Amino acid sequence: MQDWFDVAEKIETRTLAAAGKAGIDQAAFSAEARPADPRFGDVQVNGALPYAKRLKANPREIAQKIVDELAKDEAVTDVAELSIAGPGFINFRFKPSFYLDWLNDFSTESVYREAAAKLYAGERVVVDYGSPNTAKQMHVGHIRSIVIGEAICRLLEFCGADVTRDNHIGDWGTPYGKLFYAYKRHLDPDALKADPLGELERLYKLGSQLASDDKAVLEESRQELVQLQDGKPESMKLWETVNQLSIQGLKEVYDQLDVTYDCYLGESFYRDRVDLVYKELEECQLAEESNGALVVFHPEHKRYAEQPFIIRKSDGASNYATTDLATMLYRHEHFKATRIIIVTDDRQKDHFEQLDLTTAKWFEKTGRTRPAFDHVMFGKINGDDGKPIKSRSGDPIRLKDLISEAIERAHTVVKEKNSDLPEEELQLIAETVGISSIKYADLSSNRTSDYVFSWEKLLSFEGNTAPYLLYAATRIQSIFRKLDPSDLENLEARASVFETGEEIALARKIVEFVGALQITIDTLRPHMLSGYLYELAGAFSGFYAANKVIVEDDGQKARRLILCQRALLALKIGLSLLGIKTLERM
RNA sequence: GUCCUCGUAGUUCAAUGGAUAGAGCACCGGUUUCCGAAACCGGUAAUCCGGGUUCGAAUCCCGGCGAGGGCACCA
Repeated sequence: MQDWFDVAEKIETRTLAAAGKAGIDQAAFSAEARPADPRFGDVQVNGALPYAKRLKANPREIAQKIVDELAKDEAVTDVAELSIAGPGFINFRFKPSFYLDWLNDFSTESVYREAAAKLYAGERVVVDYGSPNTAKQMHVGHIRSIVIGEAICRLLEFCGADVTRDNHIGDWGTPYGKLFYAYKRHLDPDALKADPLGELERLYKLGSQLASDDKAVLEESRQELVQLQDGKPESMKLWETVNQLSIQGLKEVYDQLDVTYDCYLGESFYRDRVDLVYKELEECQLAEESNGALVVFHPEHKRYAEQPFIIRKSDGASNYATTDLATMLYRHEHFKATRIIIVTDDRQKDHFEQLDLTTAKWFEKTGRTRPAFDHVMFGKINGDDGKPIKSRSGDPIRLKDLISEAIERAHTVVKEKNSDLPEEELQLIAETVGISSIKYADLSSNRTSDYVFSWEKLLSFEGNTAPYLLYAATRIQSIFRKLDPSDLENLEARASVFETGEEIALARKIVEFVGALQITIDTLRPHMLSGYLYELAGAFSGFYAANKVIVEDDGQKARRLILCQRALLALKIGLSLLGIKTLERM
């Protein structure tokens, strides 16, 4: 049974074998299995159609030959009914006993984990996400990278990859001159202690203001920057302080979002590694002088033949292309990454395409193995007016304010629905519901699209929302609270086979977890998993409304309890992969 | 100008080239002596336009129209 974890893969192997026995050229036949329309079956294979087309044969006859062979394969006939429909679709409909066997085998998180861990075993992935600037508060624009990046890390880890979470913070560069100028003259130590990022941000804004009002201040700020870039001990010490306070402030928000990084290797970390980039790219003859800058063109590319990748500015300074190249090298050499994933907004698409092209040529010419590279990009979060959301004052909404508001709103909603909860528990529930709702709103939208942010929608208990999923989980747990311990003994032995449409629909949906996981990780699109979880919760709710669980008939009760347990298991695993905690009650 | 990401019910979102395009909200109707009705069941309603490829197109290609974004030293 273990090899049925991924039912699509299993069916593909068996179908391909059957096709071979039926005299079909296996190389020309696609046995790709996909979820079928429930009216026709559970899994379908369409390969007979294109195959027949190429041979100018009748697709139904081809399908029939394959089905005739499959019908001799007990591994298949023991678990599924076969049929041919329409122009030549081969449909597999699993027997209710198959679902029961599957659910009995895949009954705990560790069994799921063990089965899934084969998918990416041996992969070493560095995921670069979050990446805010230091000395500034994070705002709503940072949330997608954090939330999507974290989900991708969890998914990859679950599938067996060795993941390094790297926060590539913007901790170096021109803003520091103005910040240091203001820091030395206008620091409020109490405010710094209470809210480091808030105070640093205030100082930076103040410094900018003063510098634009007064040329003397501007000049002093420049001197501050020069001293920092020259590595003057006093400047470096102040920089260290600012950096450390910044990371401390960032971590407060990451803690709330349940995100922990392995390292914070920001731009400053690479500042001594850029000279090697210039040197190697020039030696490889990839980089050339243009208008005083050092740039890379890609003559074979329709756009980057003309649009330069600037790796050294005409004033001799590095920019983010340089540090990103140095970062690619470091991740290859130090982390031995087989894959690098960078999660940023879609405006940086060109930059990362150029980075990837340049790295490919650079590594090839220097005999290095290039890690696979993915730029996981995402769209904007808009307000009701279709424009990027802003606070009433027109400034970006601070991330910590967004989180606080989510918790407050969740508190109100949960209290309204369940007034019996003690205040202390209510507060904890509100935190989980509020934060989950924000995260889930993001993860349930296709990342490449913009989406409209709506408090009403994301905190609703209806539709594809965190509260709906969390509610489904709490209802299941509520059933278990009502049972005697003896009700849960030897469930597998007591259970009778599924009968009702709702039972089978729910069982089928649970088994689909694997396919949902697969497509989510293949495409790095968490909304695929979220869509699945919504369907799973819906299948449970439909089952729950129509089939009483705690009934007299012991076989019926046992099989329904199995469904409840495994539905909860799949929900919990799926939500945790998205970075969302479940609740006992709400 | 050029390139990119998009364009799906009134609205907010789905749909790995597969069968009758699927949900939430809104609107209309139904379900509770019974495990949490924060729920469930049913109904009305959509692929921007025009070509093409394909056995099969919301999806791929070409041309329009519309929105947002990138395109020489910000990241």
